[in-house]
Amino acid sequence: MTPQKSDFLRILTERGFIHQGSDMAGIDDLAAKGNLIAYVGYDCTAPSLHVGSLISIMMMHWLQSTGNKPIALMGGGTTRVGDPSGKDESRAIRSIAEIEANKEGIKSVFAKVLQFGSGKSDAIMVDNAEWLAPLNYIEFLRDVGRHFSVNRMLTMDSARMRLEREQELSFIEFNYMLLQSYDYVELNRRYACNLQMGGSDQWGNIVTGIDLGRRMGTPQLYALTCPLLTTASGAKMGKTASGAIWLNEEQLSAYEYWQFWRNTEDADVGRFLRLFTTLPMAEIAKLAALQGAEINDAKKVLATEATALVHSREKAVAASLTAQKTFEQGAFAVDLPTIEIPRADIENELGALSAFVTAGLVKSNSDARRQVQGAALRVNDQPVTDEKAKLRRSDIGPDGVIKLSLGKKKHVLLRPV
RNA sequence: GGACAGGUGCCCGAGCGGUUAAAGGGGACGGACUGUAAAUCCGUUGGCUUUGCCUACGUUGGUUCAAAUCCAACCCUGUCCA
Repeated sequence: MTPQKSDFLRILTERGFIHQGSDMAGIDDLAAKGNLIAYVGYDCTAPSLHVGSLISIMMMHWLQSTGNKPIALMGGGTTRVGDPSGKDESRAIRSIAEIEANKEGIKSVFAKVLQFGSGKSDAIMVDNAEWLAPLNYIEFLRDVGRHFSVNRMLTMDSARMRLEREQELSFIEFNYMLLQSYDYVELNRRYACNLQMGGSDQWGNIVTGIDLGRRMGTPQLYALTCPLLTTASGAKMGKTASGAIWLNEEQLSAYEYWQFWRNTEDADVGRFLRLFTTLPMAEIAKLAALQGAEINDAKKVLATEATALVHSREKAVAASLTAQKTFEQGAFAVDLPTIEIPRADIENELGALSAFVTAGLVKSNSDARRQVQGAALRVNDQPVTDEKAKLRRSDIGPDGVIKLSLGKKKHVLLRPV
């Protein structure tokens, strides 16, 4: 690739954000002048985004910090339809009330990473329900639908995959592409948006939007995609049995979020530092060069920086101190995730098994029983060996809490109130 | 609308009247080893008031001492035909 004139593309390239772009030279020109107005769309399928979305949020962050304008598009309208891209199964259709509630939850994370306002490079947030919900079917078919070739849509990955695997693709999902394409055109008309960014699975939808734009008379539009994140060992990022790695604190505490990054595989440390922190490249290079046990220092920096970005610097530092006390000194940290329980439960000798369920460390009493067999449960660092064990007042430590642990890494404090 | 094939646990997939909470694999969780890493090995992987009970193989009924397995209707998916 030719050297980029713009800080935007230079930073994205050296940090590993770029998977594919429609016309790099064109994007570079606009970016160099600070004339990029780029949007990323987010589904409102859950009350919070998870780390899978973070990479595109970071793209918007860099876009803004290099003088261009980001648009965070809430899929309040498109979520009512469901994107088949990269999914081998139909999504459940969600109720409109649920989508609206999710939208409110998702909004909060953007305010932490982007600067909103009315200035030239201030971020804005819009909801595509604004123009999609009032659409008239006949008008939409005549104005927009006529520009689409079903023949070509069937060759797009999202549709082809379903067809090849003999899985059904409903008409409503098939239409998702039309709506996303129309979003792009509408955002161009309303906000002069000229770039759409997203994961590499969005490529088909994005270029279809560019194509629609040309047919409907917009100026040249551009596409830029980032790689879909997997860990070095190939697992999808941010999905574990205990749940996705959510960005909102209501869904996942800052401490647990910090822990997620702290447990990064060695091979991923450099890549993640580049993608998920704003540290200077020189410093990242130094950290990524650490070998053996020393790489743990790099992981701590990664965890703290990444947590500071979506939570806050204070919470990130607090999480790192908690972790230090808990893991390195084996000491008791009062700021581990804490669950309050009625004091009466302890007076009545709460069963240890159900206490672990209440704490959210295991999903059922049966699960707790199995973990006891596996010697995984501990109360105040003492292994639970008896399934019938009870929590008593004497288990409450000097800090007024009982520490419950699952395995070596997961700890929760119970605070009787 | 017709013919055929199919719908099994988080996912893939075997079973095709009883010994099946359901082989095998993947994923996940726990243990050992380490560096709160990876790889490897071991264990676990429906629920409960747990030596027992309850719920589960698309849905609802039926046959049988006994059904994921047989029958009927319905729902859904795929392929071909109209």
